[in-house]
Amino acid sequence: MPVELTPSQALGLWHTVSLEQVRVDGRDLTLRQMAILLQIYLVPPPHTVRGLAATLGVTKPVITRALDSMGALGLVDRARDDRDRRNVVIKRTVDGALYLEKFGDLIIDQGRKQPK
Amino acid sequence: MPVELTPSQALGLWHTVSLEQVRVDGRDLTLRQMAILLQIYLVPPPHTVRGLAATLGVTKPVITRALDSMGALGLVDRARDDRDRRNVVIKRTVDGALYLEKFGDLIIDQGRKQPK
DNA sequence: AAAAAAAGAAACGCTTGCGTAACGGTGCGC
DNA sequence: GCGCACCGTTACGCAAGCGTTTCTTTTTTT
Repeated sequence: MPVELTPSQALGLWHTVSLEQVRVDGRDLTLRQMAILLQIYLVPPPHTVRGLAATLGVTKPVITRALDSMGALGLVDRARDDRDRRNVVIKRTVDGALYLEKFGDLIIDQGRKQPK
Repeated sequence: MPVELTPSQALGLWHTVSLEQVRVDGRDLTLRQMAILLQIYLVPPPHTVRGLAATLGVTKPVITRALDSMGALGLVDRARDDRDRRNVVIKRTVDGALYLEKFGDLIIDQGRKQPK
């Protein structure tokens, strides 16, 4: 069952969620970082730097840096792949899952507030 | 009629929209800039720097700079208020309206693709 | 008319992200 | 074993955003 939105609802939802996120969350992830984070948590592992770069359509250093930043925030973790030690597998964290859970609740709440 | 979303749909929607936006749009507005832009276009005017700063919970220079950046992109415009020449009224532009219209379509499209 | 207040912009130093290019560690074909 | 391709990271110079403070202009207050 898809999500059916009117233009007004679509932009209104984005508006109120963004607004609330700006007001409440000091972390202020960039759109790219948010896309990476969601990719890691919503798509089945394993995730690699190269894979994320391809999916996002960006260069590898962009991924490395985003992982640095989000790692410092405790939202993701990294570990060498033992089967191929060139690879790095990106791992989820409890804090990251909590962060996204809270964010999902925010979206749901703001969705309920959208008028027809 | 509100928008009812499951947790999976909420995050999934944000995921696919962010992903597509990263892939397609080179402009890469920050979350704050996006919140400001949506505020300007979705809430009845007039909009002032001070008002936006209060709404977003940020300082005035943040708004000024965001307006500089988005003004350079043609997404918003500024004009002195003739009734109180200390104020600057933020004005919408055709390009800005088009930009948000496209963005709204993206949200709607991705919403349709969300599984139950 | 003089002083205080208000709005927005500009200046300052700092932090963070970017793209490109170069770099070490690892795996694989010969 | 040796060279070569691959993966992720680091280095470099640069652009953009931030918070704080200061400034200019305009309005309001007394």
